[in-house]
Order: sequence, then C-alpha cells, then structure tokens
Amino acid sequence: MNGTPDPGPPGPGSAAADPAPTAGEQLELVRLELKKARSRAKPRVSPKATTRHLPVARVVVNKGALVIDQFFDYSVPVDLDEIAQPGVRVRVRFGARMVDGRREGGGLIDGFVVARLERSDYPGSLAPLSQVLSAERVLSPELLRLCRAVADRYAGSLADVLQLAVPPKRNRAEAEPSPEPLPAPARPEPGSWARYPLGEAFLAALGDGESPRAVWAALPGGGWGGAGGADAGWVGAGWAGELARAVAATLASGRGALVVLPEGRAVAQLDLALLELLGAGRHVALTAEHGPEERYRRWLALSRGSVRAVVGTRAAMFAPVADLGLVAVWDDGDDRLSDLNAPFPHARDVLLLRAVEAGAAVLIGGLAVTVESAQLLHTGWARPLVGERSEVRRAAPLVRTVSERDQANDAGARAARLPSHAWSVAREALARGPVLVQVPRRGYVPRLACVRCRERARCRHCAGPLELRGAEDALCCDWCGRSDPDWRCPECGADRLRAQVVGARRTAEELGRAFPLVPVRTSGRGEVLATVPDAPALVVATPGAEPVAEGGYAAALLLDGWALLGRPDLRAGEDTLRRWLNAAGLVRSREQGGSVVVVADEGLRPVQALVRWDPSGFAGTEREERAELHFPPVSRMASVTGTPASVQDLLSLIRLPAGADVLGPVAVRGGGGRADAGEREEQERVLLRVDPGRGAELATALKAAQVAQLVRRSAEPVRVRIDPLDIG
DNA sequence: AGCACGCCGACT
DNA sequence: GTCGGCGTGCTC
Repeated sequence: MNGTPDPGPPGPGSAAADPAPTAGEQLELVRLELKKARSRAKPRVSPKATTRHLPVARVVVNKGALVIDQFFDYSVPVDLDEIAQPGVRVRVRFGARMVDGRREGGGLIDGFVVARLERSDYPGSLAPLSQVLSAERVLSPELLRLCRAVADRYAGSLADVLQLAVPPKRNRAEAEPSPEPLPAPARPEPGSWARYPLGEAFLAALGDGESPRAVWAALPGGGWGGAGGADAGWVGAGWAGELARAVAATLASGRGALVVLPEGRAVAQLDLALLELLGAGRHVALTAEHGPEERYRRWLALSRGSVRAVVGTRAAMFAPVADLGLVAVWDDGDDRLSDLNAPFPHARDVLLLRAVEAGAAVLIGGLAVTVESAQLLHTGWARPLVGERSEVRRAAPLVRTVSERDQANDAGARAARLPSHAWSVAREALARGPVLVQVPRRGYVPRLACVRCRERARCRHCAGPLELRGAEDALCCDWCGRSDPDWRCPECGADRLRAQVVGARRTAEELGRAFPLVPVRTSGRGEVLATVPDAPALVVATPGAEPVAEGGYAAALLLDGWALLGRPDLRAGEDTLRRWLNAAGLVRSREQGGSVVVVADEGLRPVQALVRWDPSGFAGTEREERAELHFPPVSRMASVTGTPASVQDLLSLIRLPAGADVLGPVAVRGGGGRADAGEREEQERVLLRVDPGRGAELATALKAAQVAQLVRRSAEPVRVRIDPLDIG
C-alpha cells in the first residue's frame, strides 16, 4: 500500500526480518510456519523483478461472474516482458488476500492481456503475471471491442462472451505455421446474380470496396452458379453460388468476408461453391464437425491473416477476420443462429454490430425474409435485393393449397392419410422424380384443439389449456393438473382432439404401404440426410432436415401446417412460412413441372404468401403489425425467468428505462435452463418491453439489477434473455 | 462466483 | 465457555 507503481511481493527471505511476534500473534505465527513448511516442500520459483518498460499488464480474467466483470492489473516480471503482449493468454493468481504483507491463497485462473500500461490506477500492490501461455495474440483489440459490445447488448459479462469468441488453445495447431496468404482473387462474374435487377450492381459495389447493405430475398433454384454462369441444368442452391460470389467480390477488393449459416449442411454447400469459384486456400469453413484442433487451426489462419474469408455455423460469428469488408447471414430466421450459451447472442445481430464497427457491407439473405430484416428495410438502413415477379414465377414451383377438411375419398389416399389432392400430386410426381414430404417434428405439439371446429381445448375447472402428459398421453390441464379423459368440445360436441404428431417414421411406414413400389427415406432428428439421388422416392423429413435432391424434387407435400401454425408463439406464422419456403425451394421450378401441395387453410397469411411466393410482402406486413402491437423487433424485449420470489426481487431492484412495460409475470414450465434433476420449482417469467432505441438502456438496467441481486444474495439468481425467441 | 472474516444460538 | 450459522466484502 504505497504510491510506488510496483512494490512487488517481498522476497522469500523477508519473513526472517519480521519483528518478534507479540502474544496475540502466536496463532498467526503458527500458521505462517505451516505455510513456510509447505512452500519449502514444494519449491517455488522466486519472484522475478518487474520489467521497467510498461510494467503493468491489464488482464481480463476468464471468470463468468457478472459481478467481477472488470479488468485487473498485474505487474509484468522481466522474463515475461517480451511475450506478455496485448492479446496473449495468461494465467494469474486471483482471489488472494493480503496476510502480513504477503498474498495468501487464491488460485491460478486463465485470462488475456488486454493492454500494457505505464502505471496502474489500482491503489494496492500488484500481483505478478504467473504465466504467459504463448506468444499468440488471440484477442485482438477489435475482437475485444466486439466482445465488450456483445456483452453489453445482451446484459452479459465480457468473460462469458470471450468464452464463445476465443476457442480453447490447442498446442499442436498453435505450433504450426499458417499458410502464406494468397493474393486477392480476380472479381467474379455475376453468375446467377443476374437474376436480380440489382444483383450485378451489388456485386460490383463489393468489388469496388464499397459497403452496400442488403436484405436479400433469395430466389429458389438457379443452379449451383458454377463457373459456367447462371444455368448448368437445374438445380437447387443458386443461393450458395450467389453467396460465394459476394465473398469473392469482397476478397477481390482486398477485404475479408464472413458468412454465418444455420447448420453444417448449408455451410458445406457454400464451402463447395467457394472451392469451385476460388480454389483452395482462400477461405476456411468453421463448423463443429471438424473437431477442436482443426477448428483452432483454421481459426488461427484467420487470426494470423493468412486466410481472409470464413463460412461457418453460429460460433463463426466471432471469427477474427482481418479488415472485414462483408458480413453475411443465410436464413436468419433459423433459431440455430442463436447461441445456446449465456448471454445467447444471435449471429445476425452480432454481425450487424461488426458491420457497423468495421464499416463493412451486409448481406442478410434467405428464401424467407425475417421481420428483423423487414425492420432494417423499413428504417432504410438496408436495401432490398429481390427478383422481379416474372423471375419469381419462373423460379418457384407451383403451389396449391388443400383444405385440412378435404377428406380422402379413395383407399390409397386414406391409407397414406393424405388428402386426395395431395395423394394424386404425389402419385403423378413420383413418375418423374423424388417427392418430399414435410411432416411435423415430434415434440412440436401445438395447443390442443377440437378436431372439427378448432376451438381450443380448455380445462372445465379452471379454463387452463389442456395438454397431453405422460407416456399414455393422458389429457391434463396445464394449470391445475386435473385430468379430463372425457373431454368434449363445448362448441360443437366433437370428442376428438388433434394433437398427436405422427412421427416421421410412422408416416414413412404408412406412405410406404400406400406406394409399395417406391422407396421411402426419412430424414430427421437422429439421422439427417444431406442429399438424395434424382430418382423416384418418397423423402419424409421434418422441417430443417430436408435433404437436397440432386435434380430437384418433382413435388413436395407440406403436411405440417396445423402443427407449425398452431404453436402458441408470436413467430409461428413467420416461422412456418420460412420452413415451407425452405422445403419448397428444393422443388423444381414450375416450368420444370415442380409443384407443392400445402395442407392448410388458404385464407391464412403465411399460406397466401407461400402460394404467391412473396416472402418480402409477408415480412413487411408482419412488421407493421408488430409495430402496432409494440412487439419486437420494433420494440425491444427481454425476458426474466426464475422463481416467483426472485423475479419479484429483480423487479424491485431494476431501474427501468422511461416508458418500459412489465408484462406478466406468468407461470412457465420448468425444464428451460439447467437440468436440475431435483425438485422442479415453480418458475415465472416477466417480459420487459421498451421503445425502439432503448434496448441498450434496458440491457444496462438488467445487468445492474442482476449484479445487485448477486451481490446481495437477496434471492436465487434469475435468468435474463435479451431478444427472447419464444414469446407467446 | 469463491472465499474468508465476523458476529449471534445450541452443545460438550 | 466453544462450534458453526451464513451476512458482508474483496479479489489486481
């Protein structure tokens, strides 16, 4: 405790110089003797002198706790002076306490050096850095800034975000040199970007080093966009070629590019398109499938600047791309783009933060357009990149609706449990190629409703929603728990509910019996097929698991509308349309005889949008509606979940921004966060809503309240989620 | 978050 | 008179 920048810890010999202990210090002396005996037994390296040049290392410790979300200063021993550069991984002693002028206790924890300083503003004495793990500067100033911004936006701690952003060290990969960087490639030809009136201009702007920002309603089909150009026969993923060209154009301008996609199969498609366009060595793919070491090797190639483009799944949103010129997200409505770890950042939003920070171009694309994208268009921050109606009509399959009440009137259709129109479309299409059948995912059970009039099934005692519970699917109230085996619809008297999701496997069996000569394949949870051959087959898949058919599907049957649309979720309509478009986008164009049958009420907006293939119009309307209702993404929301008492406690501590709404609390089902096998306590959730532009204030307030709660230990900690995905 | 210090009840 | 409850505060 003095003014010198670095008193440093006393050397081992200094204990001998201690004054004789008074009687009151006897106990302390015994403890000290024990300590000394222990340190003699395990000899320690004697503390080195502190370096004179920039003797202070500011460190971020890798501990998640919200309450210690701050930097700590350490002194730099001379022998670590060279290597302890900003960005390196270090180990430091943390949590020690001063006893008799010495540090006692505390453990070694990991961290990163964020800066070297002339002096510290910490009034106490500094502990020395214990260890520098390597000279690799993994946490660049830009990455640190990004992590800080993400932590702030999501009311999380820097350490939490660092854990997502910087992969664990792998010695072997780090010891290897990264390849020499290749020179920037030539500008690509526009390829299938020619399908969009503004496509070539967008590509040219990227090539010129400009930073256009676009919301891209991708056209289905369009070929792989290989070297030949717009059309090499059919098939499928024109979007992959288009994304690849955007990346190539950005590289051609001498800048880096980053693309995040929802799942590994989409990454593989883009990876392939890039290989075809640019050859090897100009990009890397980052997905979980490569394993930690290879992943780290690729991450280092980016970090060291030897590769300038990356495509990957959500964790790639933090990839250290140098001189970022383009960020792109594909299918940004897919919830897999939201990280599963605190503070749950979403790839789209992280990439937008990066684009703003770096002045980079933005490309948010998908067959569907999200409401979030529509909001970017509405404010004029991004421009639409869409095909003309004539092009849409050419590229999309023919979509027909069939009512759910359309009874099958022939035996084959009944056996397959298909409406007769769907049955005849399938039978006809199977002569020409594979047919995709999209079925609901198990566990995607919507609220129960009367099979005839669709009135919600409610408890006769408390009017709570009925649900199916247990292995025997007993009908129970979700609120009071009473069972009601003899339910009858109070409106029409029907005694049947629709709810049971017939699993993909059983649907496949039934279809197999109905079409005995055709092979049936399934793709869903458990086993996901990437592709199917261009041959007659029934392909039964759950949403998101549809394989790509090499020649395009001859037809698709979308049988899951009631389940998708029936979900008690604000995003049900948007999400349903997105899943339908993604399935329908795998079908041949109308010109090539491709058709889609969707089993749903044709009056519903998502159904109409699919029939007209109008994702942009749908998103725009949806956005307006949300704006009127003060729903996200126009207003911003956060959810707070925990025991009733802890939620109440947090509400009492929080200083909400002006005009904030508190919605709830409402009871929520447990099972959400952690897997506490023990007692499942009642959980409640409140939604906090603020006006547009007040999201940052809300995040700050939430973080402060959470810190106060943690420090006071006034209640069990709550779980906070900014931009929650599931808001009923 | 850990971890230790510190000030009030039931026991040898 | 002690052992131990967890309230409070700190960690470079």
